[in-house]
Amino acid sequence: MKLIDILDGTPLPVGYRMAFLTVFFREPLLRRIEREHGLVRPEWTVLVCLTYQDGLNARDVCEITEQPSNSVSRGVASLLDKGLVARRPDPEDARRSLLDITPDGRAVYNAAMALFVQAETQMTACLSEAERATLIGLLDKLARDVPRWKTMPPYTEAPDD
Amino acid sequence: MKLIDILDGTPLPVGYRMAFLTVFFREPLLRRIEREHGLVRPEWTVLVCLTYQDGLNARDVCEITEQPSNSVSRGVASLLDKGLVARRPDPEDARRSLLDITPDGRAVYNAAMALFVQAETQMTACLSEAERATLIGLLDKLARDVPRWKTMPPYTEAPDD
DNA sequence: AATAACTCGCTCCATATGGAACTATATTCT
DNA sequence: AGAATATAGTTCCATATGGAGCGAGTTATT
Repeated sequence: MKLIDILDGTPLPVGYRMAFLTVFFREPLLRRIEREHGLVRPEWTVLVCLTYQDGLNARDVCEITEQPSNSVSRGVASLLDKGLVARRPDPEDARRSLLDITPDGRAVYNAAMALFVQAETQMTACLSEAERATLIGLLDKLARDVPRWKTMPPYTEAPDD
Repeated sequence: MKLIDILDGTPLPVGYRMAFLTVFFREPLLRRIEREHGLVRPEWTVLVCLTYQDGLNARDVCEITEQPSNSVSRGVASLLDKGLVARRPDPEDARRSLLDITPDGRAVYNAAMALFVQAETQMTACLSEAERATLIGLLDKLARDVPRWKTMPPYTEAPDD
């Protein structure tokens, strides 16, 4: 018996299936990227943000990813150490540092991201083009609605027991 | 700027959205369940399996969930400690122990699962009934196909650098 | 039946992660 | 201006997690 069998009768038809897929999609690749590129998760997180937009500071990365500041700090520190990002002072605020991805950083990002893209192609190979588009549309609808439910029960209610 | 903005231009339209949703759906609830019921993740994993089928042994739980045996061992140990599961020897093999969920265990499982169900209702509230059904169908198709790609590139390829 | 090979489940250890406190800088208030 | 408050980013510490290896028990081989 496998997890997939439990999915059949689950009271969480959407949540369980998404969690199941996410775990099997992401974890093995993050481990491989760590093995082959020496990038651990917090580093990957920072690289993703800086690839999207250069010149962010650590706080920005925290807010974008909702990661604790110590994780981001560690990620930035090791990326600096490896020369995958560069740091410069923020002229407007001496507490902050602006981060830029370096060419080496981009190269590593591209190599790692290529694995994810290949994996996504594999994962969605069982869908038709139309089905894939439908899926993306529905997931996007759900994702954009996250801010609504993030501050509603059961995420906020905390009975005092 | 938030993570959701990055989703727009991502080269992983399915994977990123699913990971994003999974993280915001699951993590806060697992933390709340830990706070309110004292159940940590490995314990929850074991309870889910035993609720699905009683009388499993620790190895079964490992195989179902693809968790390492030490995590399951820890989960079982603390559940036993709390009286949420019971252990009896397997008459056919003295190395194994059969695990059963206790009434207390069921009660805790039900209370925690109710939170997840409530959360899933919230999460899918932005979809019509038809959309929800379509989404479940597509996710199910993907989930059942996991065994195919789990042993294909990029999950198996390991260039020797 | 004796030995080898295997399996169950546990403990040990190294690493990953989040919370809290801390330092340095900025901002606000009087 | 000076004091109080807030923020950026780091370090410290406690806990969570996975890998490796171990001891007890089982199966296979001769």
